Amino acid sequence: MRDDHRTGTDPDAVTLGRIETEIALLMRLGEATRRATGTAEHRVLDRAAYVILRHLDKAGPQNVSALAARLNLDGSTVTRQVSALQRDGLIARTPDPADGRGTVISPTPAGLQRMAAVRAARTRLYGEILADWTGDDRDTLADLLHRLNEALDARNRRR
Amino acid sequence: MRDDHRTGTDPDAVTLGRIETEIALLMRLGEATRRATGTAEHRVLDRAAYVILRHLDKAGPQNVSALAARLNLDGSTVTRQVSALQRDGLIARTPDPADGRGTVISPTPAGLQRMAAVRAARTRLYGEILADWTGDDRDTLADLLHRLNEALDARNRRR
DNA sequence: CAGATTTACCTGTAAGATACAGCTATCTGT
DNA sequence: ACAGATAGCTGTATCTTACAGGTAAATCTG
Repeated sequence: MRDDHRTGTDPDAVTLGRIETEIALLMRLGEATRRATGTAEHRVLDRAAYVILRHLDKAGPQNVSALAARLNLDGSTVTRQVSALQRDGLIARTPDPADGRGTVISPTPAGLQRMAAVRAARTRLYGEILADWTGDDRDTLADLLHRLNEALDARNRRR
Repeated sequence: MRDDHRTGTDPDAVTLGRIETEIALLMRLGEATRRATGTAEHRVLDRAAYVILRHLDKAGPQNVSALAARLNLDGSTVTRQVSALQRDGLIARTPDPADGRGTVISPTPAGLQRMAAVRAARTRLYGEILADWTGDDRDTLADLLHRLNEALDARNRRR
């Protein structure tokens, strides 16, 4: 199963090569899965909208810059995405009382509901996909992914 | 740390919710990382080009349709990506001797070299990011990601 | 084997995500 | 109070991708 013949013989490098392979694959499969799930019947939320609503739900209302920084996106990107979300009634913009330049973005009940529906659908999907995994393996996967994300995030934030 | 207050109390659902969260995050961070690494100095390979070259390297020369099916992409998408790769001298098209409609896509030495360079850079990057992980944890991560991808792929392929 | 169907690939068109550059309004430190 | 930083927006451009429709080749069917 190893396809790392050109990475060298260092076992550490082999493992890192495998991780690289699997993450690249996961990105592709995740995209395909998202496309297959979301777009088909629901036409509910595009990728960015979901992430923004998730973040607003978790971290509370905040302005565009904070969102952009947190999501590693350009401010202009978030501006447009927020505009679309507002058009669809999924978030609300209010002037920031503490800063005349800023606007605070909050999810609307409709937005939270839409987000929760997508989340539930995806969670259900992972339940199907991982149906034959042990609870331990699922826990370990969740833990390791969490640590991986923390490490990636720390690295991105440092640069 | 749990943010699954609205997913219910079933511990299984909690874990699945965490997995969903972490995968969504990883997709975003992975994108950001790719953008930060690849585009900056090298301007080497965009995402699709890398995936196509990886696949050609692993699975051998094949035609556009096979690539599209394997990568879960529309044929027209692969056609264009292959055209760009050909323009840049990274793949070669030859008429399929067994099928007058088809063209076989093969990586060129330049393409393989470019791909290997990106791969090495990413592997190095993961080495930095996971510098303080134990070898065991890295192995486990690689294994679980592999299994996750197999499960996702099986599911995508079934539909 | 002739006509119908399927397949492989390409092109036109369109949409979404994202970045960068440049603009205005506002804020902050000295 | 002014210079510089910051927040957000708009214009423009690129990349990725899909769907619809077209042509040519292969395959099936009676």
